[in-house]
Amino acid sequence: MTATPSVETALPLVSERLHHAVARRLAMAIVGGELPAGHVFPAEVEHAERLGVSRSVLREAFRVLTSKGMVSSRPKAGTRVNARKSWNLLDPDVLAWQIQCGASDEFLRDLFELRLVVEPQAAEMAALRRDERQLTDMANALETMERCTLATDKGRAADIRFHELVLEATRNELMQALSTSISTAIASTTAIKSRVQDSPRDPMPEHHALYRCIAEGNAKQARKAMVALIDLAHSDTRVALRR
Amino acid sequence: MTATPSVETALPLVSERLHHAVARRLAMAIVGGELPAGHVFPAEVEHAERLGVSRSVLREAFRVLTSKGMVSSRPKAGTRVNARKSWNLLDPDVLAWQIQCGASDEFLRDLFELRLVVEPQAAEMAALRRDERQLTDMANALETMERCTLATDKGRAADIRFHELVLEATRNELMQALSTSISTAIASTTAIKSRVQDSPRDPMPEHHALYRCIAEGNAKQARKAMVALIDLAHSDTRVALRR
DNA sequence: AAGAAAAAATTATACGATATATGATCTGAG
DNA sequence: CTCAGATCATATATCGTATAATTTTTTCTT
Repeated sequence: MTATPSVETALPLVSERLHHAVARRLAMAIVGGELPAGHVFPAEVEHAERLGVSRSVLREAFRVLTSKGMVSSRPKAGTRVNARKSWNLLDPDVLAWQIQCGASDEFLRDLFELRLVVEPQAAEMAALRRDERQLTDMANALETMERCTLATDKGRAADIRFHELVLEATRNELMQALSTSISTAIASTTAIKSRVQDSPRDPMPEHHALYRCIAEGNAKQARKAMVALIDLAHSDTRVALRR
Repeated sequence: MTATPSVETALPLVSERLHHAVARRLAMAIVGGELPAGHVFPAEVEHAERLGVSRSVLREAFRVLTSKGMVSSRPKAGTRVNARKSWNLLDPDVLAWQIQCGASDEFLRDLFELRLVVEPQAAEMAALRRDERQLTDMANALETMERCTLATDKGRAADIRFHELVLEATRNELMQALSTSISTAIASTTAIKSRVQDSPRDPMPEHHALYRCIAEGNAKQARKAMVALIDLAHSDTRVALRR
């Protein structure tokens, strides 16, 4: 009996491919404002040798950026940077590039606002549709958070996992699709908070309160608990940013 | 003086590229369940000549699918279909492919649920942050809807534009990023409704009510009005589906 | 002079052949 | 049983050339 290959999870590539590295490099220049909307890239041949890669690699990189709405290319007209408006900002890659490039205050505000729109409602739905397995998963995640604390990678991962589980419990695929984006948001803001030394308020009581509401099927309270949780994270982040 | 090139809007390509056609074809086979999660594609060379395209084109097509989380490819292991869980379901292309491939009842339910999560909150935010220009845009969209009715393409486009404007009025980029996805959802469900002959209830009163709430800055009422609007669309769609 | 049609220039797109690097699988030693 | 190394199929990367699409320019017609 061989170990069953995991079809469930798509493992990330261990080594990044060249075309992806090029795509990321171009994307960072775009989100960083170095290449503003409307910017036309040099002709393919010339651009490729300037970057020191083959044309095929450059083309594949552009293909990735095109599929995320960041650029568009047409014969004769060339390849140009699209207006920010048409980017797929919720795409996990775009979101990650954006944050790595230094998220602005407005962007962080938008992120928390999105969380306040999505997660409280998700908590409400989770309370109505939960099942045993997901509840134990949530409990385990909380236990790990408690044991490792948010100062450790494991603890932070458990925090993110907990929020993912709430979105999963909605049993709505589209809500679950938001989970990657929201996880990215949590990871980045947690990183900001951990930069300042003095530890922020312990968020475990709020997490446990939320869990209890979901476990008891108390939808309205679950919503309120999630709002409280996000507000706490928001204010902690703002405090951390001010230093 | 030449006409200023529009940087604002990224015009869609007039003629679809080969790689995009291939990507769409593969994507349809995937979302249609013909190629289930875990399916491994034949070796690149072989697969390319089977489809009658060059390997470059096939590679670029896979690059698009990879960037949307639908497949992942590694040397030696080949290219395989990812679990649905890791697809970027909110990506406009993925959503469109999904719908073109015949959306299931559960999927439509998820779509309306997403709208109920996002749009009422957006209406609330819009009421608080609106400006004159957006209000006149909304009024114009409603006027067009009234004049052309939902039976025409123009009328349907105006309906979608109205909902986009509400999301724009939130002044939150991430919420605006959801607008393409939601527009796709509206377009597809409106198409379903228009398939049955007897016209559904006229939704214009609800639209005007929503507009008034936003114009007056009445956030709580705007939320309620949006909920009413979506509920109406939902029940009309369900009725249409039952025939 | 004005407008339409044709030609040219420019660019992305498409193709196929070749070389490289990667990682899954097998093999053997410990 | 475990782990290090060899192997080999496969994706990855590069190159040269040919094609198609679209804007710009020119030419022709009116």
